[in-house]
Amino acid sequence: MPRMKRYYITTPIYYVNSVPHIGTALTTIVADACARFQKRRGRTVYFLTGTDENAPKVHRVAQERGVPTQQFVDEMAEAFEGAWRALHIEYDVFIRTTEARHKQVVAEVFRRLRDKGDIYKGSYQGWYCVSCETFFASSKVDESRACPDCGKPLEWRDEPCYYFRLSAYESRLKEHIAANPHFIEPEVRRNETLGFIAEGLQDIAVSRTGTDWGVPVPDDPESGVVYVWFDALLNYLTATGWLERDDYTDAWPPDLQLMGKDILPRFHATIWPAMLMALELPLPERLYGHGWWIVNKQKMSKSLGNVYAPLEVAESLAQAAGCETPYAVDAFRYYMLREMPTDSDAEFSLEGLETRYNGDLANDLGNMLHRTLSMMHRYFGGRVPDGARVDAGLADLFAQQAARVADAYEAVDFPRGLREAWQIIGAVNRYYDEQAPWTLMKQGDTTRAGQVLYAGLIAARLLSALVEPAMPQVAREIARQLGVGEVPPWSEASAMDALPAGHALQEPKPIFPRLQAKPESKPSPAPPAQPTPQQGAAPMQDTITIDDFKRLQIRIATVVAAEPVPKSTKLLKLTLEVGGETRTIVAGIAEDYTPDQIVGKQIPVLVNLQPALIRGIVSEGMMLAADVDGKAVLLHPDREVPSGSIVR
RNA sequence: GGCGGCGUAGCUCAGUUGGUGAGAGCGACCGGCUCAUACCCGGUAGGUCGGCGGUUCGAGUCCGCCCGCCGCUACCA
Repeated sequence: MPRMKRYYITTPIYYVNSVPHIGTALTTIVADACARFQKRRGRTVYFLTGTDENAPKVHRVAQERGVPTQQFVDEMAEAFEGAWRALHIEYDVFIRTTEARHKQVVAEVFRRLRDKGDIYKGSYQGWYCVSCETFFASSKVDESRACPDCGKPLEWRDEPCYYFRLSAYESRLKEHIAANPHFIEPEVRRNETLGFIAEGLQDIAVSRTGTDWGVPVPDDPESGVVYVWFDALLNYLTATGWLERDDYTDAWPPDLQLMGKDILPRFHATIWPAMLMALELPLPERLYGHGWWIVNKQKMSKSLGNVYAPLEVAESLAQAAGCETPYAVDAFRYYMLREMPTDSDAEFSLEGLETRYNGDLANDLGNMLHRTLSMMHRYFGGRVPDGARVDAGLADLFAQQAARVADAYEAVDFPRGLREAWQIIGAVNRYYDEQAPWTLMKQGDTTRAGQVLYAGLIAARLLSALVEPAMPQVAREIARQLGVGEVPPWSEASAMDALPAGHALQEPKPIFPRLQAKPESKPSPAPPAQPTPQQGAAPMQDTITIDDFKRLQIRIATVVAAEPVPKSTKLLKLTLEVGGETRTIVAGIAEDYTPDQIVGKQIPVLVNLQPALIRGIVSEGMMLAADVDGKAVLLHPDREVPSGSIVR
């Protein structure tokens, strides 16, 4: 008898270079909510998350900190697991790419594809950036030999190298994406992927030399280790027990793979399915890439100091509101899901969290439960009265909303799903207002009052199930206060007669104490939830000798003219005066400075750089500027100096 | 520059295959209720649905152009 297919859901495995932040927390919380939703609906779920530990970068960071790499990754993996547990993430497997079974999978896949010719040995001649772990086609590199991405010097590599025949799968990928509209979601990402593939797929190098941290190329250790993305993507396969057991298909293929939008088009929607096609394995059902959090209109970045740690945010909310930590954590989860960025990016803010907390959780959900239970205790001694049933109109509404919530959750649209769930709360509040059970009691119509309040109880019970994917601990607390042992499964949640006469309710207790208005503390002493400062932005590189430095000729130049370079968006053509000589250089600062802003300024320029042709212009040197998250910030002498002054 | 997308009330956004007078939440103001965590309910807010033109009996909803913003991509020496 074939076992039932488990609903297999994954997050990416996270780089262990940094601890969890609201970005990785978003992916993981969304995955957890999807997993819990499927479980509530009665499916057997297999939920995978984990850590990516084989990257050379990880090895380097560990070395810089003077910690054995294995110890470093052990500690970081533990930090991730701890954070996820604290955020009520209920994963089934936590995979680490340093596990032996994963390395076996990587080696086996590599062998199989090599045997069938989808991985072939060629040679790599070209430029390689050690920092970015990326190869560059010679067409992208000019005489300066600097990395197109990070600007650091490239290394020339001429060595044997294995390639994956990605190009062979171009048309099949297109066909699959075209035939399966839900394969890549949301649609923006699908279009992006199609655009990416349409530009033509090149075979990709899947081995790397220069490091011994990672999975060695099987049977050919001279060729180094397997490319970290090739390695990392296979974690999804490893976790099913492929190679270890025949019935791994009870999990494979993944039903839903979640990730941030940055790693969807190129990796998960192109390389990954191509690898699976090569292995002749079924493809994932659905790939979903969510947007990013924006903080203060800017991307999160360590150097901007706007990186939030989820647990610190939740803990500070707990303290500010007097809310128990598990419920504050759930409130954080609620906020993540309610405001979840889908197509585009969305703003994350503590103010937004507080507004949601007070409005949706304290005033709506919490208060609705509390007022219902209070009246039940006051009027009925905390027991469900005889003969109570929900009015037909309301019962229909409850069932209809429950169905809408399910639709939205199924579509990974939690903002919509939660909005639909909250319709129930609004309906109950309006119903109370119209029916006024407190007046009915004064009039002696106990039966009718009981009827009205019963609807509130049923609504609260239903809501415990509807919010469970987002707020599991809160859901349990609602169920506890209602005196029902556990949160009802989805199929029973809409039962309108679930609470029999005589059923005993617990004492009401506010789950979300209202957050009091801040005591006009504008100059607030550094909010406790403010992110822990992380270590310096870019790690310092290897040392060089003073003689190395002396090879650079840097001089102060005066900008005498500046104009945009036609058909480019980032380039300015600068005319410089350097010690009586006039030079032209091209600088990639057009997004940060207008020509007006730079003319007349004095800037340091590397003058003995080999000239390069850029957009038809000969650039005779390189402007030096600070790089702040990709934005250029000009450097100027402390006071005006003679043009051509030497910098050393 | 190429491709994709967006631009709807102060703010955040919903708006299905084009069709009675354009919506929700938050904030603000006014009123009501009092069971409840000063909660909840109702009302008000006069938004050229980015601009111009077109298709149509009729367009926020389709087409073209323009402006602004975002993403991917190219260019960043």
